[in-house]
Amino acid sequence: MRLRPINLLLKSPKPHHSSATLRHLSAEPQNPPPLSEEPRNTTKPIPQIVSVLQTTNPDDWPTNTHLHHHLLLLSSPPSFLKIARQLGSSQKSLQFFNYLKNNPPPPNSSPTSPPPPPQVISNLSFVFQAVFEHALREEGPESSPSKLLELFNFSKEQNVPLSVNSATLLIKFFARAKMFQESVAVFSKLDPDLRNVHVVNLLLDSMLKSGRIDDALKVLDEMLESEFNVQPNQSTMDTVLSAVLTRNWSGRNVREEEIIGIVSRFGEHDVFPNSVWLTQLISKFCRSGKCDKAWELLHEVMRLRGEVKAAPCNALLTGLGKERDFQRMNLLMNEMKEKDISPDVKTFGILINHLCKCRRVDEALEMFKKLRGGNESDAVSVEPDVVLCNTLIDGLCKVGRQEEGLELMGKMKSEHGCAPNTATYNSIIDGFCKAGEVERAFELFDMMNKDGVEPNVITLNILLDGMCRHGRVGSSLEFFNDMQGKGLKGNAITYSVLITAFCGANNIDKAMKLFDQMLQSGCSSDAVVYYSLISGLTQAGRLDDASFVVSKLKKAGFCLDIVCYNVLIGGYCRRNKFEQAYEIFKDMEHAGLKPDRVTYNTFISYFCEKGDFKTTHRVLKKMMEDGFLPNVVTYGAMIRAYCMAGNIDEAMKIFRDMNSSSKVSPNNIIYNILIDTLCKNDKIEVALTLMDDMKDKGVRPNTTTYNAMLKGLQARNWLEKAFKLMDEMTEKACNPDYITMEILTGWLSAVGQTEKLRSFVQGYEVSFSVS
DNA sequence: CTAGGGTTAG
Repeated sequence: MRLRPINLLLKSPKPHHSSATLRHLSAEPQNPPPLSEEPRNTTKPIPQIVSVLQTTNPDDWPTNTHLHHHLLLLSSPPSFLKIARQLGSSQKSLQFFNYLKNNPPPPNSSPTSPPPPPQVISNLSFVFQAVFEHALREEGPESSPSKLLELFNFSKEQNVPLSVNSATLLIKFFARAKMFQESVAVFSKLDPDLRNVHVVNLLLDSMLKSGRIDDALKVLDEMLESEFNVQPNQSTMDTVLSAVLTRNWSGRNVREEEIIGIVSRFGEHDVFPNSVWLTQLISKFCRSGKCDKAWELLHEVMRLRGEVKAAPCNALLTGLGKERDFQRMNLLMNEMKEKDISPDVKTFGILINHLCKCRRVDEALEMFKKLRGGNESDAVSVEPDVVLCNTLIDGLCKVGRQEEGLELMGKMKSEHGCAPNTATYNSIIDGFCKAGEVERAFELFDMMNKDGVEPNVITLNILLDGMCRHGRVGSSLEFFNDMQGKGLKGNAITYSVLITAFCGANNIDKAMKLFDQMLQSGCSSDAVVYYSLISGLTQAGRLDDASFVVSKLKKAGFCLDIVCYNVLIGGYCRRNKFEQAYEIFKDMEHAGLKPDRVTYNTFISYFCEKGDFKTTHRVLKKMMEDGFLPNVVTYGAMIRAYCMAGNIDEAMKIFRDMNSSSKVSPNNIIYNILIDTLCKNDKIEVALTLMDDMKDKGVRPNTTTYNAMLKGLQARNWLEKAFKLMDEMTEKACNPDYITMEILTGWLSAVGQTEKLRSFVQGYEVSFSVS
């Protein structure tokens, strides 16, 4: 439910007093001056009055001339506040309030005339403020807010305007009690001329916390209008930004454009988000894929000359790095230089990380060297830290330069003053694992244990993955058990590695057992573990089991992603179960996922395989309507289908089409199927032309290409051409397989060319022994 | 800063 829009700052309902009265009231100080500044001649009566009020019966006050006399000596509302405060309780101060209300002391200078003169109303406001203060203290911030609410209502009935401090106190109190409507009501009751930035900030906070973003933005809007006299301050900005950033209430999202607008308008009041807020905003924008907006925000702050430090720039650089926007990264770095924003170690970390992720490791190394000065003019003095070193080491390992990574790790302590940590070792261990050097990886594992660097679950997962990918699936489980014995628990990734490995090793039952073990161990699972098992089961053709796991996945609250749907659709298609494939497809659309190019290609391949060209073209049309142009896979499936159907002309037509109209370059799979079919249809010359065309286009013929071609040449007994191709194979290090050998042994021995065959095989002896 | 699944033509 939304309250009516309120023009809170400019106009407010003034139900109890004529506006003239209130205007008059505004002469009262917004904050009462400290009590020590009380005019000297009034200090004397205060203790007297307090003493009388404390020791006599309130019923007797109206007739107490002594009291009356002293009250006449008071000159300012704050004196009344001071007295009421000293009365010590809300009850007593409320009695004082009633007394004053019913027995207003005559004003010091002006002639008496009803209605009550402003001075009197002001006195009452201040006395009531003390009532609120006492009540708040008596009630405590934790207990039920009913008493303050009653008092607030009473003050309204009594037509006592709120002092600014009363309003502050009440708004804060109600907001803390989550009574946001009451907070707003208090604000509405406060005379607009009394409203200061502090009160408005409290109101904003209340509105934002109750999810009334639009009302809050409206208030903010009015505040940012220059004609209004309450100017926003740093605290206003903090209030708004903290609400925008920690969106944990029911309010709507605030769009990036709105935030930029707000920041920009604050900037015109010379108020800027501090470095932390700005950094968080930029990170948030970048994370939601709005790097453009992050860029705009930072530059808006720069344009308005707000102070920008390295941290927000770093956040933007990170985002730009993820988008691979190298150009703007450079641009920002130059701007930082221009604006004298000195980059820190994180800035360089981001840049080096980005270079590494783009596999431009040498440039990363270059930048790393410049860090510690040297003699170069563009050197910077930033000390690399562990993270920076790790980034670089990981970059080296990822491109297979783990030996250099190891070297750098050795220098870390001596040259850079930072000791390798678990992440350092993990990167290098992973480097060796990926290179198949699992032994070396374990040597490093021993080394880290000796160095007192604790392995973690990532170390475990890296080693398990390394073992599994290099023929040690069985012992990987032993290692896992070992580590569990040492207190290292596996996580979802551990199980996903193992499940994939066991599925790949055709040990589906073990994979299923591991999955159950994971669920029982209470380790937090994620969708990927399910995907791994589903994919493994589908690959093994166990689609019933796969769909059972799908149901478990859904029960666990996860969703299938498009890839997983494609896996299942492909699985059913491959097993000729179109009905079920289509079921899955409908389920996918029901879940709100759109088919992608792979989904379409899967169906196209299915109908191609059936030789159903009519349906194939229907799906193709639908695919293009959905905005997906056919790609090399689409063409491949169709070319193959026409080849299989014996329609080589149509296959060649599609092949020419993809070159000319679609600009999709064929790959060796497409060339191979065409060459093979042409040869089988006795069109050796065309096949040879196609093979030349292939080489011209830079597509490498592989063993399958040569096999197809050699078979065709064999049919024509074109020995010379065959010898040429054999030499080419050797030259290009294209290994013959058993099919090559079958063709050649049959053909060449029959025509007495065993010598040529012998020398051909000799050229591969080395590589044969390796494989 | 470090770890996992994955689709469609052969």
